[in-house]
Amino acid sequence: MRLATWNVNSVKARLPRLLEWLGEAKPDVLALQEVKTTNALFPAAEVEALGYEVAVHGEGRWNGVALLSGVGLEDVSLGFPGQPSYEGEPAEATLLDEPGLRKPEARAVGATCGGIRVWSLYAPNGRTPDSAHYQYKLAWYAALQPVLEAELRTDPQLVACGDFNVAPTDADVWDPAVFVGSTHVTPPERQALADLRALGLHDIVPKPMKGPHPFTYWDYRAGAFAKDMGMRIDLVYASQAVTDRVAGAYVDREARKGHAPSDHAPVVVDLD
DNA sequence: ATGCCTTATTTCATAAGA
Repeated sequence: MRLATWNVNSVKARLPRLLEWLGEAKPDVLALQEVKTTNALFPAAEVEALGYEVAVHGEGRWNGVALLSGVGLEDVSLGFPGQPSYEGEPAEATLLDEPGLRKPEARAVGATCGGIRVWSLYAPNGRTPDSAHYQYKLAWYAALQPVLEAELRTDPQLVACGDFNVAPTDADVWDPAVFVGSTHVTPPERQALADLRALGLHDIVPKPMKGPHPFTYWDYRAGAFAKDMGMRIDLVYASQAVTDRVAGAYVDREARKGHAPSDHAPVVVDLD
């Protein structure tokens, strides 16, 4: 069984690349992040034509996650209980549930696929450590933790994967000195990941296809990909039972090359 | 060995990404 996660940075802009990649890599389950479209406008028919069932939790302009599965798709959860809403500056009316209360953002979708409980996650960016967005990021992780803790009791086969927007260690950024004072590397963010691992989830570190670093993200700007100025922020956290089945894992950096790529590369995990 | 930002929408400007 092949499982993969990929932040596609707009599923509509990436549709030719996505369909091409599905045909080549042939994952059984693919978790997508930043689909950046609504459920209604998600290109479900194109994906279904390749033999996948689709669960989408989208919103209009930003965020949005999805699961594609060729091995069944059951008990779909759009979001999770207790997920926080961003509580920063006032939002425009379209983002509000009611005056002053923002809608929860579409950052999580879960489903049971081929006997594995799978979550496609897109953690908030956090922007800067002194911002309300950063507090929101930590609150989001704090709310996610008990949900996964509860599911692990009933679903020993569990994978939480996606764009975690945290580099677990200094080795997971191209130059730690550049990130001093920035999000993605702060102790509270790394503690949030450690709290997930304390539940019994294991970081399935993929092999890089080239070079020493299994980075999964490279900025579009300044030739960052060509210089391998990347970060490992797309993670696969697997329960012990799934970890015991891992036969291999790699970052498909080929998907970051060429015409109109996402700024993230897929992480692929093969299970016995 | 790779291409010097890209995406969506409230579009010819702005917000967001990390």
